[in-house]
Amino acid sequence: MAPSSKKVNKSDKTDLSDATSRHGAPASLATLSAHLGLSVAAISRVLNGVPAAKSIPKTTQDRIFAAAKEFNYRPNALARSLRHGRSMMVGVLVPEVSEGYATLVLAGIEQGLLQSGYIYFLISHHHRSELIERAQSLLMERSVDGIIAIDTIMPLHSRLPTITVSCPDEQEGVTNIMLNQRRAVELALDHLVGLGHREIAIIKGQSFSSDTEPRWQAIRHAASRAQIKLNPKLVAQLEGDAPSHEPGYFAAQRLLASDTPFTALFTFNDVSAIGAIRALREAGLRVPQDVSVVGFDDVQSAAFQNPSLTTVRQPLRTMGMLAAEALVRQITAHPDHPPSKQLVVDPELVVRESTCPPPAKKRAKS
Amino acid sequence: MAPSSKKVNKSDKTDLSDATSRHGAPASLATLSAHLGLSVAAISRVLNGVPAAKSIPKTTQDRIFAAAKEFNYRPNALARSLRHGRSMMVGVLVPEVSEGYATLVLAGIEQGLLQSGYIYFLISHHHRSELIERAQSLLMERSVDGIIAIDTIMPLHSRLPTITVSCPDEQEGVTNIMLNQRRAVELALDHLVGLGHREIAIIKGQSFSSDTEPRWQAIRHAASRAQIKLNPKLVAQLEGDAPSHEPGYFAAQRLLASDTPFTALFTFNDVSAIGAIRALREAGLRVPQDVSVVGFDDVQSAAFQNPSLTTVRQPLRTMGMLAAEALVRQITAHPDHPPSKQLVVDPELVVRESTCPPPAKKRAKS
DNA sequence: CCTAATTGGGCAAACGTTTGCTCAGGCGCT
DNA sequence: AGCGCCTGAGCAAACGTTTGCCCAATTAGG
Repeated sequence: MAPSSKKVNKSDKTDLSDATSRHGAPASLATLSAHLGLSVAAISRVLNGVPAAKSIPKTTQDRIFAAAKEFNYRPNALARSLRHGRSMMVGVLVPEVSEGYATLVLAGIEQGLLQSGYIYFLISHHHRSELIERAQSLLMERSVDGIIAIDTIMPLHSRLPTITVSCPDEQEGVTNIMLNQRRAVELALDHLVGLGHREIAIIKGQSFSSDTEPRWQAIRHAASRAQIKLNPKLVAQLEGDAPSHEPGYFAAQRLLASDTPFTALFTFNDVSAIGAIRALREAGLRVPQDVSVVGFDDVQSAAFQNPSLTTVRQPLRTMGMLAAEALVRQITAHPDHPPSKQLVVDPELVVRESTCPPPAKKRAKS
Repeated sequence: MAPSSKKVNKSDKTDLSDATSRHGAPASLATLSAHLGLSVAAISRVLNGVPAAKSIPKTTQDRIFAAAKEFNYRPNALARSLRHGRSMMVGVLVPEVSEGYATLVLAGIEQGLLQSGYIYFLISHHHRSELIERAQSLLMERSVDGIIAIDTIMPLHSRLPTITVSCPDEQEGVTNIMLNQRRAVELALDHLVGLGHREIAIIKGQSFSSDTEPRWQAIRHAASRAQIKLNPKLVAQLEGDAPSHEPGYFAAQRLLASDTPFTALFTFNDVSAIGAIRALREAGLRVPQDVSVVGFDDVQSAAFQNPSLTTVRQPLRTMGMLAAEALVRQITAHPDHPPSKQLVVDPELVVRESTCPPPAKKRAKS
């Protein structure tokens, strides 16, 4: 088609369609069988290199490999899965696909899964339990070998190998990847207290988020340990399932409306911290001079905020990788072998610009 | 384990394992066949409600439905796909899973696909062509019905239905969802010029990003139309494939190092704009008083930056939905029916705090 | 020379569905 | 009475692999 004089630098893409058999359909073992005059069984054995193929002479094997290459033979994973009872597919459940938290975990999961030869379906459910249930059914029908659920409370209890990330909901045979919340909260509060803060406001997570309760327990524990008492008027909760900065913005506005002074704010996550900072600034408060803010997660943009965000880092990517590895282990393990219930990872405090000692007048007042 | 006096509100989860047949394996048509004394064929027909099932009396149908419910029968999608030649699965290729741009498109894709009964594999490739190629093979082996590629240059030319988002690479039979780049750039530049800016710096996209070239062409066109000349010293390019704010940060530093004054900066995307703003601030420049910054995309955090970001909004979610719909259409269409080559969507300028008229002294100087 | 092992593969079942074809009995119509 | 049609299904092939079992021919060993 193209004039042969022209150098073919533009369209040097491999054309898969030519490499397959001429009638469009991809080559199957039967195609090769017809071409080689061998049975599909022999071809399958050779291509898979099973021990039984040892009795087949080298020359025949070479012919088979050559034909496979010529016809661009790709084993049909559907058929293979059906026969083999293992699909090498897993399902990943996330609340939202567009949120900072889940996507970082996802990156780790992907890395861990792909290197073990697995491929994954992604489904988001917006924390709606009927969608979670539908997703679980969908995945089971698709014969996935396992499920990883991030920040998801699962209504169905399937016997599929399952790993959860940040879901302290104890379930039979489910391994949960968790952050050490106690330690995480201590890092944040000790930092603020060490700077001299006493009037600390808290923004709790949404009720549907599985980290919310344990985090809150940890906060109460750490506060009493540090001899800080939490003023109920200085505790707000994120509301609404929008995966955006708005819930934090509105929560901070509610805190301000309570007319109770505070010099520091500890938020449920970085995204809400960013929203909260905007609300503070709109109220004429400077961060950190008037109010210090500590976030949670250390999402990518945290370091690039203005001011950059002091935050408790979760090793999200690592957690994803751990989840993937644990799942693969659970899939390939003996069914009776009991999986570990928890894998706990440690947080890290990242001090940036959004925290400093409280203003002098406030401290004098208290 | 739990005292029975306690109300069982905690663990009222449906237990799928009990509902399946007692020997663990999920129920198949054969299971129902054995239980009902009917052939698998009859059961399949009734459950699928095919026309041929009309001849089967209501009472038998009811027995079948009852048994299906009792055994919690779920058709095996693998087997169905194998037989039917359509898997109801598609593959989605993205550069990174943790980036603002792709995830928003992904949200739209998911919505569009799920409502048509499709489920998708997600694979990221970090713009590395050997990974893209591997992903394409992987997906073809898995018998996906089609592929959606976001900001991805595909080395293989498969005959699978394919939709690209922001890949102006014209390929046979591939539909591309595109932003009207000319219009987008005009919106940004006209805004800056209207404010009085003349010395405008540009941060181009990475060379591997498929939007980079068309955007640059559009910028040159719009600049000449607006009688602005672009100083080559005020053009930097994003470098490095890190999906973070850093490339923008470093690009802005290079612009500053060129020692050529500018009063406005138009960046390739919001993420790099945020990085660039940090570099400007570190250099002692105020945004927008000293330098106005216009981003691109309008990712979720753009409105919550400090200052909030003036940016060109791409309707990313819509583009994802369009991609999904176009793919489904192409999958179900007659093979000879030629798909449309392009679907163009329109940008929108969102003016926020990061732009204002240039400083007086600068204007006096020019 | 007889037996046994090795070589070189083939047959067919199985995974779980879907679907074209067949078929027996009953009923209505002419 | 004969014909055709409707009812109510069943049989079996097909999708593409994998794998347990079988078998014929050759070779090795005794």
